[in-house]
Amino acid sequence: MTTRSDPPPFDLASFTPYRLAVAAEKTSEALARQYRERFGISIPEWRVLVHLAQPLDGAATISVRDIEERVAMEKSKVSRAASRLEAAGYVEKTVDAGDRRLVRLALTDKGRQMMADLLPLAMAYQKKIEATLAESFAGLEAGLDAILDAE
Amino acid sequence: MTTRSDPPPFDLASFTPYRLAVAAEKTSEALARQYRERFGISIPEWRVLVHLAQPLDGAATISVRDIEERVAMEKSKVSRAASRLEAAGYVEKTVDAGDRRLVRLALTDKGRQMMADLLPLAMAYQKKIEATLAESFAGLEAGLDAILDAE
DNA sequence: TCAACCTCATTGCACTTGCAATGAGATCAA
DNA sequence: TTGATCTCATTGCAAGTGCAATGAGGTTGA
Repeated sequence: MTTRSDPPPFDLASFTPYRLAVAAEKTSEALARQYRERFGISIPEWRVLVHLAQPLDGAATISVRDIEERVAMEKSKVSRAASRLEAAGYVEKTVDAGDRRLVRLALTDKGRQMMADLLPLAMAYQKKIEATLAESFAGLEAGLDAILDAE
Repeated sequence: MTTRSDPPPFDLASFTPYRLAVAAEKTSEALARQYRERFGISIPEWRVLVHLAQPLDGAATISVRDIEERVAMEKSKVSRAASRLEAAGYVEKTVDAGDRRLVRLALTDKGRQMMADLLPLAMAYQKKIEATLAESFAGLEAGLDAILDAE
């Protein structure tokens, strides 16, 4: 019999936030290592690059602010990633002529070339995940949709 | 017609590693904020505490090494989390008498009390996630199992 | 016995991060 | 116009991180 305040039983391995965190790390790690070793790119930098390679809206105008709201990343994280990419010659920053608070980001030729090399790796990796998960992939997608769309 | 090496089209928002990362962050954030504000505890510290509160193997012998292999966390991250917890009075470190390389970690009374307060919050949060996801929860679980068990 | 080789935990270092503060630029109402 | 108030991006700072190196302790085989 327990007289003291014993913590209730709890299994971290079946706690959804933990499971998601481990799954995220596991799936990111393999790919992240590849583009770190081959291109010297980190995950925050990769996220910025992907958005610059895909100007969804017609215009090539992509500001730090745009990226911040599309990617789940802090303003300062985006800013610093962009600076590192500029230093590495993958990205060019220019002040927006219309609104001089905005910094427009764009891939350089070097950056575009790198993404042309890099994205196929990512696409192949996605295919590999889908193949590995097989029938359970659809269920994962539905669950992730539910989490990401919540609120 | 494209003569230059244009990057292929790629949608980050449907890239599984990215989706997992955002979902993990989203589900962790709300709970993490609670125990940061109320108990001054970070996620690495929380993971260590959970393991100390649940000595699966009969003995209360839990070393840094044990935690490292059970939680997806670096050796040094565990070590520093344990040191912070010791400084905060939640955990006690003692050198193992049998193998003096090992550091045995154990909750103090204060630590046990805090976990008794904290774990019900986590359990309620898990229930809330399950309720929010409803039918899609089972699919998410199956997908996460497939990822976590792979290799 | 003892030298070579493991294992465990910590720490030094350079780097990244989150947060708040800053400063420059836009906007808007009086 | 101009002063108050936004918005955008950067930066200072303290704290956390990954990695490699360290040192203490254990193990093994000749």
